[in-house]
Amino acid sequence: MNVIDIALICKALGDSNRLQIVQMLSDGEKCACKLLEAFEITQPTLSHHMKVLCGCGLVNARRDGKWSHYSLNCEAFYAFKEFIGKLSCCKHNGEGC
Amino acid sequence: MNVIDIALICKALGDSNRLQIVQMLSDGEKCACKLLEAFEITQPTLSHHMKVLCGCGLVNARRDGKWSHYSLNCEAFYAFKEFIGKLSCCKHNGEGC
DNA sequence: ATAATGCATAGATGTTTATCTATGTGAGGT
DNA sequence: ACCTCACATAGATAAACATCTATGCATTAT
Repeated sequence: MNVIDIALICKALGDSNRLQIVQMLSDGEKCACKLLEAFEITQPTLSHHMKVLCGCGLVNARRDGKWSHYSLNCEAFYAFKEFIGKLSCCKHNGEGC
Repeated sequence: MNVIDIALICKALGDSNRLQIVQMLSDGEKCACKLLEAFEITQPTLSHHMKVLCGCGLVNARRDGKWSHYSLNCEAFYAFKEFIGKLSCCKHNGEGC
């Protein structure tokens, strides 16, 4: 997972709707219809956002009959967390900041 | 720091140039001229990127004579890290994923 | 078979963004 | 005073983006 992949994930999270979707998925798999209820957007707009989230690898889609279920992709999610976690703002001054 | 603020930070990090700038700043304060050397972009473009990074609060600017020095803003940076850290992908299945 | 439901795709539109060239500004050096 | 250097700002442009309406396409229910 290189810098460009991580940047793609960040870009996907750079929309407050999508960030909140990820927050909801952090609580477990959700149906598209359930997600739609939580936002003041149309169904095609949600569909677009989910495509962006899946496109960067952060979210998995699972089709079950008429329903689409979305969940976080653990592998991508932890790679992202690890990248962010490795960054620091304190290396240059020893004090606790 | 609410969801919209975090989304702004994510959006700022959603460009691979800016993400790499933050990576460099993670190693300590850097002069604009030093950053410019590391990328194949013009000086105004770098200036724009720094404005975006400062605009979301993630980066501090310090003017010293002719030179501009940039560093990570610890407070914003840790708020961001904490937000991301609180997200999980495993709450729904007990197994280690 | 037909209708309804859940979602994706297509196409349109206005806004934002990344990048450039050209120019302004302020600080230091001669 | 004048020039140079480091950087910011202005303006232009092409690409990307968020959102909508309209429509298509499965799957389920009647």
